[in-house]
Amino acid sequence: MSGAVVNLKKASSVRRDVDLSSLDFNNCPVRDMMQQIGGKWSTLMLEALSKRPYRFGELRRMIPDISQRMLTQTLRDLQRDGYIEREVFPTKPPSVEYRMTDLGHSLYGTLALLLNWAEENHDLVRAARLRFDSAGV
Amino acid sequence: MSGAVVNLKKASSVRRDVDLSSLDFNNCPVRDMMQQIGGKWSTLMLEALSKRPYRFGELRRMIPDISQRMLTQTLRDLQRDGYIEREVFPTKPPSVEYRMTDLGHSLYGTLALLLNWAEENHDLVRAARLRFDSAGV
DNA sequence: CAGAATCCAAGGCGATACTG
DNA sequence: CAGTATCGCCTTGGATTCTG
Repeated sequence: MSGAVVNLKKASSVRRDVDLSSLDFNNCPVRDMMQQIGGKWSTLMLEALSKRPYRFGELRRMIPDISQRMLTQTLRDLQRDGYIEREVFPTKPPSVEYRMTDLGHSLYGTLALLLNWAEENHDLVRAARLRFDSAGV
Repeated sequence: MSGAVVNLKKASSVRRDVDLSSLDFNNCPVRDMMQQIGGKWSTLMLEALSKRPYRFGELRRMIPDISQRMLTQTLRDLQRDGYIEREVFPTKPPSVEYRMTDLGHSLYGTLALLLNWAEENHDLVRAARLRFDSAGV
């Protein structure tokens, strides 16, 4: 995927179909990230943690609809990719704090632009859907 | 999701937990878009069609790994949201061309920034994963 | 050529119960 | 408090076959 732009440009100039099969789709950086970010709760977590660190329970209360299973898993995945980090305080009972890393803030800086776009253009998208669905009758 | 920023800011200033449950997560503009864009083939389609229009068969040949079922479905979904439009030429046999709309170009302008981020930071993410996975032993 | 229909496998996600 | 373990549903996506 990462080289698709270049390949497509070349192809259109020589007016011939492109072979994107040379790209390793399974190791595609773009899909690699998008599939993670596209998860049901990922952006919400990133949005929250971009403001300040939160503890597990705080996040849980902030987002009542999330199951604790998905909260744990989403946090793990984001931590694995280096977007957030986990700090355990050996209190009794223990408390755990999640905070966004520099890499996470870097990502969110760009991601936020897309989120803003979604909010600003939501009406246009909804309108397009209504048109499409009613025309489909 | 759309009001999370504001709510979180308020909450941190008054130092109290936020109730995000008032937000309609099922009608969240951000998730609405991200779930679509996060699909396995969506960004690839948008990237291709951001260059120039393509016909169904051209896209099919450009991306050999995609099943025709998913090609159809991805194009339908993108069309439904108003990002691309479909034009049928009544030739024999018929041919169908897909082209990006203004809304689609608008989206892709912002989305491309995120895709670039993914490519530029892929190594950092991969490194983070290796660290996480090896530490997990 | 550009699909529609059907069937099937894998994974995402939720609900519940249990633990250090 | 902050998880883990299990189960099961539902959605996503792939393979195959059929059509205008």
